Amino acid sequence: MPTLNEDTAVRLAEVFHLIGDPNRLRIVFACLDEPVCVSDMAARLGLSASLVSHHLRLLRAARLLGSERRGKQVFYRAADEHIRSVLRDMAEHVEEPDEHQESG
Amino acid sequence: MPTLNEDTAVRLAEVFHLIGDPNRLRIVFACLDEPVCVSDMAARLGLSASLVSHHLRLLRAARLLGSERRGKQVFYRAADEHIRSVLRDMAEHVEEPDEHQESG
DNA sequence: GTTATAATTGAACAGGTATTCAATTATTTG
DNA sequence: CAAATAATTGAATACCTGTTCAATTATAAC
Repeated sequence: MPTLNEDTAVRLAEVFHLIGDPNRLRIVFACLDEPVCVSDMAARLGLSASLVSHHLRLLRAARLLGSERRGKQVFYRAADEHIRSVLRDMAEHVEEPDEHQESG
Repeated sequence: MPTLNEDTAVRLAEVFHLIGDPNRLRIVFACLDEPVCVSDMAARLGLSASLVSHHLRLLRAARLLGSERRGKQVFYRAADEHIRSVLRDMAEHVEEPDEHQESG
């Protein structure tokens, strides 16, 4: 696994960059288990619909989220299982105390 | 898993933000399985030692990497198994074709 | 001590980006 | 049709950040 060609690195980094913003990360979390419409998301997270929409556009473009219109509303949800897995693992990393380290 | 309190989101996002840069991602990959010193990393990745060092400082501060000095050189390596797991999962996501999606 | 190699640090700059606000499009309802 | 709600879009802005270059520190060799 050690070597990573340059444009794979770029594509991978794009995905991490997207969930590297607190609001976008919360958006992904919000629709991880069930589809949620934009206005509900905005209300839940305390963000404007405009801001949420801007972020959703990026997340959808990267295929992290999928969308479906139902009447006036558009529902978004996390696209696949990898996202869930990644978030779970990284959450553990953040919560864990220091280990495996010679120095900080 | 759906709800995510605000400062957990911030801390999680910080980690993703770090590996959301192509060069930093390649740096983490480079020392994923074995400790690597700064100059070797720089040579492998075609980056200046200064740039690599700047990035290493951030990665170390976030406890993503650990460091150990051996004589003139300083060796870095990935801090724990979560990182490996996350990178593996996301690599699969990037390589996979569309699925689970009503629309792009 | 001096010289050489490795790594870190700080300042400065260029490009990117998250957010806001106003305007616009889409869809439903009367 | 008009009115109302949901969502998107574009422009403007303020902030952040990746990179470079020069200077500095740390360790080893002579």
